[in-house]
Amino acid sequence: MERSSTTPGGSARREATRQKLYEAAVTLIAEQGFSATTVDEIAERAGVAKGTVYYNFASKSVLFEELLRHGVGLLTASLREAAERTEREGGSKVDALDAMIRAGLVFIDRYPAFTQLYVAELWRTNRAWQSTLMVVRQQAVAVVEGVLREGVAAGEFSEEIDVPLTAAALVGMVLVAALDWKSFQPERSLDDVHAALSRLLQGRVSGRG
Amino acid sequence: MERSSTTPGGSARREATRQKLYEAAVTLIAEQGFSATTVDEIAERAGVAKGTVYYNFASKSVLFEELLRHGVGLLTASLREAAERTEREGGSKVDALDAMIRAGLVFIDRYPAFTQLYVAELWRTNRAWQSTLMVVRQQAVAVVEGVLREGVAAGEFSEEIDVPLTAAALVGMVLVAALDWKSFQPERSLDDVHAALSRLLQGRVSGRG
DNA sequence: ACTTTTGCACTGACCAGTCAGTTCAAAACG
DNA sequence: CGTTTTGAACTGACTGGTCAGTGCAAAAGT
Repeated sequence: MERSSTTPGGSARREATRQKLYEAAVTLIAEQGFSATTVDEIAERAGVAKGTVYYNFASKSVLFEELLRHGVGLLTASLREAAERTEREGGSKVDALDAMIRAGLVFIDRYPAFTQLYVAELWRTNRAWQSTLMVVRQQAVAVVEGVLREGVAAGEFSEEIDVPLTAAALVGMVLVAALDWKSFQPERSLDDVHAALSRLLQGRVSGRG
Repeated sequence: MERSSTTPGGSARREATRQKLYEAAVTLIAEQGFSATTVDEIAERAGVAKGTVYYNFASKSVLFEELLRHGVGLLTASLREAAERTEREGGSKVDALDAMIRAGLVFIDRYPAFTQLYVAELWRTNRAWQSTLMVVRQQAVAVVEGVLREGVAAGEFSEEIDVPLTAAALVGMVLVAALDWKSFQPERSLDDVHAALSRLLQGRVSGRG
């Protein structure tokens, strides 16, 4: 019997197969795009028969949607964890933002292909998985917005900041800097990149500092 | 005789047709991606026969590559103009960055579809137009890097900033904030968005200011 | 026993690119 | 003038290939 998407009760074997398919799909789709990637390619790279893909996922699009949910789930959890850890350690809200920047970089360092694919799809319209994407995007951005709002409430940030826009800008800053890092100067260390972004966040660009 | 790509000596009629094809292609590809967009669709939206596409462009990929060059050319010119205008008016380097942020926003406001498509393709590997994209990207980023370097030389920016990374981060900030603006809160004014980004650039996030 | 995977042949839709033929404005001609 | 010719620009039916998705019997795994 065919089982639907978010099934925790899948056998270990089945879960392993799905994982292999995710990994194969993510790199191929990141490189080539969704439409240019064939199901045969995905199956081959995963070392699995084509029929297995269809035994595990209703269609190519569904495989992709679940991949999106899976990946953004990891990211959101990681961001939230960073914010909460800072909280526990008594850090300020700027510290929390900084910790989230690092968490974002670590994520992109670990899953560059997923990030790539996510960015490529995020602002598209008229696609099957559009609604999935919106939901999932909101989960991630909401974590950043939450910290900004708490910072404003605590008087640490100006009341005049535009929370959604600032959140988007921060996300963009990390996203683009990290993708450039991975694509064009992969030899740099994560700490280097983090330092540059930290500086920008804290307005330590101007001045001789 | 068939004429090649960057031909200034094209007839007015031909140039008009190519323009229509660019406009049709840019929105369709932004919405659906390159592979999911068919040449028939492009031709239909441009109000032209399929053969005409192939009379004007060697292939679907070539059409897309020239579209990329065309669009990034516009952006680069606009950024450079903003930087030079600030220079002439005796503004500081921060002013120049700010003017470029605005120029970027104006561009994205006018050509949201192009921006979308550009972002979706920028970090892909193994694609036909990869090299075109690199060249064209470098042109645009170089303008920002130039201003940053001049700012460092003039002692206005810290010598410790990482020019390429900071440039990428700034571009990302504008890109993502603007795409979010257009996609999710299109009713906001450009000035609003500009103000939020300006604030972030000048480190006026912290504090009650 | 039953779930999952395999292998592979098959179908039908879809699509990039081709090419023989049409259109028409402007040049050449009488 | 009016007529004929030229060729760039355009057209759209057609072709050859590709690919998502199916079907199913046998094997492997738990």
